[in-house]
Amino acid sequence: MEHRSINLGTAFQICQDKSMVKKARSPKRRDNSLSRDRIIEASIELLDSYGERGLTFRTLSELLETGPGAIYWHIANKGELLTAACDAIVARTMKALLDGVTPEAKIRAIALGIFDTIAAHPWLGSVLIRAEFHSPLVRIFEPIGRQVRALGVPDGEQRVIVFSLLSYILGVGGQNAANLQFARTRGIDRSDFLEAVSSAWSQLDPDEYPFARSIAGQLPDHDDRVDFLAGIDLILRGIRSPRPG
Amino acid sequence: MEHRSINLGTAFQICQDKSMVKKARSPKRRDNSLSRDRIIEASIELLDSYGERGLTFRTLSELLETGPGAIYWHIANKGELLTAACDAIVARTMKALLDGVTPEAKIRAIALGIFDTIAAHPWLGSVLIRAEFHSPLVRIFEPIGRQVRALGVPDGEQRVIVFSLLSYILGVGGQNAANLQFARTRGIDRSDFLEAVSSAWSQLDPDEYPFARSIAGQLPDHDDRVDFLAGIDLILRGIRSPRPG
DNA sequence: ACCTGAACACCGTTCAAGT
DNA sequence: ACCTGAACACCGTTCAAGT
Repeated sequence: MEHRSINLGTAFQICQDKSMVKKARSPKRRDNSLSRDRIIEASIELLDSYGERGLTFRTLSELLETGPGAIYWHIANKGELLTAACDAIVARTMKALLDGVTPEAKIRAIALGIFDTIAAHPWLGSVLIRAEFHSPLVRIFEPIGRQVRALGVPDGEQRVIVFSLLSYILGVGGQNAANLQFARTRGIDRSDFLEAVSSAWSQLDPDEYPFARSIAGQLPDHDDRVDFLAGIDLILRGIRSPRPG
Repeated sequence: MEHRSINLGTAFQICQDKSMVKKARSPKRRDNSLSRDRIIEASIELLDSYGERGLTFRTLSELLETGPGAIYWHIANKGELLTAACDAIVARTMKALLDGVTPEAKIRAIALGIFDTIAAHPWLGSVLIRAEFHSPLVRIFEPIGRQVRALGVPDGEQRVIVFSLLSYILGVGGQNAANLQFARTRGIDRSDFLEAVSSAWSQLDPDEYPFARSIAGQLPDHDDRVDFLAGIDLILRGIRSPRPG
């Protein structure tokens, strides 16, 4: 019983950080004293430079000129650190979004904003998909939801459509992030990577994998962004088209 | 130059394991001597019982009654071990698929097969999305591709559509896996988890998150599988509907 | 209140040495 | 060829002790 309520208490904190609930900020901000914000900025620096494996409490405390234990005064654990770093970046992305005219164009702009952000910060792709329903996901969910509503989708169908769009975006983003990190770890670039996949797929068993083989040749020259947007348009067409029954 | 070719060589091995290229198996299979297959089965056992964190080379070698070093004779590293475990499960899932009549029904069956597999083995969700273009992904990609072709989609549009379906499936699966593992780690069940998210969302700032708030109440009672299939149907409607221009 | 840094309990991986 | 197990170079996290 007590166990249960403690756990629920923890889950309850989802999205309860200051930036989502709108509270006055404490005004103290001394020189270079440690703070949650400084820790998050330094974490992003490490993640961008060296990937998810590059963020450790030791390198982080070194960069911040302190001890590993000091960080735990401001942040509960590594998971919270990753989510907070992710949230900071997503918040910036959503603020800087290009605005479209129609709801469709706005949905495309939101999707492309996330896509490009993940391309720029590959570590974010895997963190985002593991974020359960924490704040970074809500920051994406909300504006998509508003546009789906603006599209005139009936109330009862909005939830499913918004989650579908979000899932697609996170799925593409997660895979892209994995590919980018794979390539970076091996020290190869995008075209070398795609060339290798293409060549591997074209050598698959012709009886068992005819489709994959037939598509292999298209891999090296395709445009990730164009394909991603084509998928968004596919879903948008599905939204517009009448439901059976 | 040498560096480059070595790296490409590694990437080149994507999908090159025996089961994909169809080679004769070596017939030796002594008592309980260590083998790649035995290692993979034991890994799945640990992953299912204790999650991704439960698979370590120490616990694994203990279960196999050997030393940690012995495993490295059969498997290169932990990443390969995870991919191989994932691949074994996906292969079984694809073999046991319920067959549909129409291409649409077959696509739904494939998608639902993956969805249920991830629900049964949450660790698989995150591994699958990080699998780049390795064999487990091709096992899913291929049958979807055949059905998209059977749907009469023109050659030039098949790739994008198949990747869209795959991305959606992986996106839902990855999020579901994260939610399930989150709940399991806290020792709470699905309904406690959703209740907590719902309550957190309903307390978001009304000016900034009106849509998320409006949806909060629907979370505890929704059916994951139904929603997932509704998303698949959304994409299927998009495929059927005519492209503009 | 906030920071220090040694210490704890782990990891994945390597490798000389065995059979 | 295949296995052993100690050793290496790390991890995240804790906590007594400081200021």
